Amino acid sequence: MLPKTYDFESTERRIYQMWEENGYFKPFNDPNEEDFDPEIENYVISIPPPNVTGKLHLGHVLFVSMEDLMIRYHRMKGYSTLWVPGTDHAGIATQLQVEKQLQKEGTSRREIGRDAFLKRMWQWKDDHSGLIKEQIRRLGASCDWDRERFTMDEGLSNAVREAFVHLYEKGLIYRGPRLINWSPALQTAVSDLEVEHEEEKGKLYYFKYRIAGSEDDYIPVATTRPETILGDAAVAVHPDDERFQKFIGQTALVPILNREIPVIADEYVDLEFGTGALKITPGHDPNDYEIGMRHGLEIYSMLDKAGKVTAVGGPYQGQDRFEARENLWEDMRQEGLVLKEEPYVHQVPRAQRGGEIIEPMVSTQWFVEIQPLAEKALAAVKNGEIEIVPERFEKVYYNWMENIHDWCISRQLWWGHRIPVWYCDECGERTVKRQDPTVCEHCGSETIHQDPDVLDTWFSSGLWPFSTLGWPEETPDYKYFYPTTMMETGYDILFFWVARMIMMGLELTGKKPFSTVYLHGLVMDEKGQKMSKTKGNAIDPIEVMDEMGTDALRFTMLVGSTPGNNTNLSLKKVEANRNFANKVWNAGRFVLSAIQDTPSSPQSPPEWTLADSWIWARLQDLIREVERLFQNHQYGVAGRQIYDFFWGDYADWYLEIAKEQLDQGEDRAYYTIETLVRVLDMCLRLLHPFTPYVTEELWQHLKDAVMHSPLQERLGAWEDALIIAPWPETRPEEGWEAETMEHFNLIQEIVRTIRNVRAEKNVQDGQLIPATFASAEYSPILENQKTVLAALAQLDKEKISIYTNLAEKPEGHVALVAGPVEIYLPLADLVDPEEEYKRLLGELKEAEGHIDRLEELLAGPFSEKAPQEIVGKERDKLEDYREKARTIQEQIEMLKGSS
RNA sequence: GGGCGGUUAGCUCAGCUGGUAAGAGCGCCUCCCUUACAAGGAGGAGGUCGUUGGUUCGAGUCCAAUACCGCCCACCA
Repeated sequence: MLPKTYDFESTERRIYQMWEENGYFKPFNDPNEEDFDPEIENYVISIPPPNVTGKLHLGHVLFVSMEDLMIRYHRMKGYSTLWVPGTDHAGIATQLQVEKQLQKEGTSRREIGRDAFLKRMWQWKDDHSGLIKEQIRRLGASCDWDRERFTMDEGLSNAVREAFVHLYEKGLIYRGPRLINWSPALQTAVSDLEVEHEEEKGKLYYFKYRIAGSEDDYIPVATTRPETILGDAAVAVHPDDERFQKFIGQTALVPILNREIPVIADEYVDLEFGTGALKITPGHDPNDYEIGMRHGLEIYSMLDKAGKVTAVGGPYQGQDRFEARENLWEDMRQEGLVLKEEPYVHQVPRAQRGGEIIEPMVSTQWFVEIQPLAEKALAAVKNGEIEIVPERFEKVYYNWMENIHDWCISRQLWWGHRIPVWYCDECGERTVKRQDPTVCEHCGSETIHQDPDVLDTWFSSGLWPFSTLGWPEETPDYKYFYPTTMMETGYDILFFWVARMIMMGLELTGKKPFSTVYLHGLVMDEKGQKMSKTKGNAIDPIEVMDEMGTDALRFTMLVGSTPGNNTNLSLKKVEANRNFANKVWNAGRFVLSAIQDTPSSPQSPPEWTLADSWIWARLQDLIREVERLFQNHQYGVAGRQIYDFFWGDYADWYLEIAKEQLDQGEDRAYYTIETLVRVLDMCLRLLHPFTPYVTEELWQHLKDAVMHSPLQERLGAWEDALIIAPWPETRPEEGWEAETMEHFNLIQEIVRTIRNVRAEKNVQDGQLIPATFASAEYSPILENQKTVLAALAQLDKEKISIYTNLAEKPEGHVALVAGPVEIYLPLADLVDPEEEYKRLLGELKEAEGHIDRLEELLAGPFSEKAPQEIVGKERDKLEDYREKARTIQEQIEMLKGSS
């Protein structure tokens, strides 16, 4: 006998191992095998590679669960599915970990040197990379581990090399001095995307820009970063500004330094803002850089890579940027150049990693000329070749692509793909090769040295969907599985990653890298706040799984998420879903025990009861719904519907009725068990992509039981495992279904009505009571469902009377109406007639309210304009209420008469 | 400055293609440890679906304004 509570601890590891050992995670149609059939449709996802030394967080849980759901669904649908797992070297993030370690040891990467440092990096990677993979397995991820990749393994490094050289040869990669984002702490350039703009409180500093050759003339200027005055190359005013027009063309003097700079006119200057005049620092501000370019201004680099003032800053040389700000401002105050300071809120650029203030500065770096790539990438989405779900992100994507800037790809780090460019010490020319060169290809000199920088991590991630399949080699995997099908990832990396994959894929492979982009939201805490360790609201998924099982966590994430929207996770929800897993388990236990007692093969053909037909019809309806929702990527809604069906229909109603049917003769029992099994089987299949463990475990037991019972004859042979069992097929609704639903709904309504009054009147639970029913139309059904009614409403089966017409209402009874059916329960001794009268009056009032409303509705334009189907429905409803009201009237009359 | 999302029961959220007096989980109240499940069962209370207009026979669902919360993008010193 199975344990009373689902024991996920003893199940999960065993089941995962079983799946993996049997090769179920591998595509069944493998291009590397003999029996490969290129015609079979495939379904491919490349995993968004987590940081190789990372630790599982809820973001991982969400995407792994989601992708596993997609993969399992398609595997069951018969696609040759491949989910490629892997990890990312995550340049800066990982390097910082090791640097931190070195710091603890009292040394640094520069001290130990590049080779030794890289050794340490690989060591670190080897020590830590197992964890995240193990945790992903624990989530039940059915990815093909034999095809696992790492962004810095040999194959992928080749792909990076090929990509770089290809783009370089095409002239789309160039090197040169540009204004870039520099992180003084990280000591590297970062791309625009890696800079976050935070609104912060600062000051707006007003001061005088003195005009050369004059005692009193000055232009008032405001700045948020006074230290950059040291790098000023001009003062700009608007050409139409009457206040300053006379100064245009004159010379201004940089405070303290007294360097002479021109006063220029530029349309960019906003007359209204600040003082209406602008200091121009081309070396340290993106706008000023542009203006400087337009006017051919000198670029003064007044900060070095450590963020200290250079020789340009004269007396301030060597001072830290913030120190220099204070000192310079103080000196200017002494000189009488200061006008005022105002508190000011402005955007401060900070490094995504580390949070340090980024300095824009001019530096020689490698760039990708992005325009030509972006055009193709834009078109691919616009023409529908690539679909983004939810659709609204397409607009976001367009906006970004249309305003894109060249991509700075060189990083002054050591952990990453080294830029494949060699400089000749003799002739100074560059050699760019797919294979490491030994000599300069221009002069043949052997004294060449490789560029010390590495590539942005996202450069290699951008190749992920094809590099993992073997590109640039034309491997069987690449030929069959590329382009991939689905790119499932968070909307937060739409630009970082998705956009780059599309650009790189189209350029390098000539094909789109995937057909659909599905973007999920971020995982927040239950209040919608970002989770963080410092806030103390972070939930550790491992702990949750330890406590409540993987299925519970998965189901919570999947069902709680709507495409593109954030998911707020609370432990309460996980708990509720753990209960659901347990519900499934226990329903399964019930069915299993029923199977044990299956009578031998039936003598007669099946005679399905109303409940049998109803649950089957509901199931078919559910399957259609789920299919439709899956096609629309509405996975969460689908999960909820399965949940509702399983708990609300199958467990709460059908199972209870089945208990009765099991006692109604051998054939009836047999067919009941068959229905129990068939529906459970279908539910387990539908649920499997959401909660793989409990469903597989239960299904194995179910299969085992069925195969050893007389049911086998009618249920046939099943697959070896649920993971590869076929997905339930939809079939069109059949004629009998609507009526079955209607009849069963009536039974449900009667049962609820009786239960309600029992609870209200405090009838002892378990006490069977007599009942009288009357209905012209439905009496045959009531007769037929006597047992069901008796069991569910706790009626005395021997004392149920059913009439088509009751001329005399029974006296001393509680009178009820459920739909068109009158119900009389002999509870008079429990009932105060006065109270009863009030209750009936209340019900009458309600019914009359409906009648009024519906009459009004049907009298209006509704009946002409609305579809006949809808109108008919409302008409029927009106009839029902009228009949109900009539019945209640009679009941009231009777009550009056008897008292 | 542009764009996007949210605003539905005490709390956290569903509500997909507009269909007729709004759903779930948790919490709350009453009863029940009945032989699948107390991580359960039965019943119940609780919402003018942010506000204002509009389209429509019909709107939580579509449109327009507006308020608040949040996010993204952007070169206003």
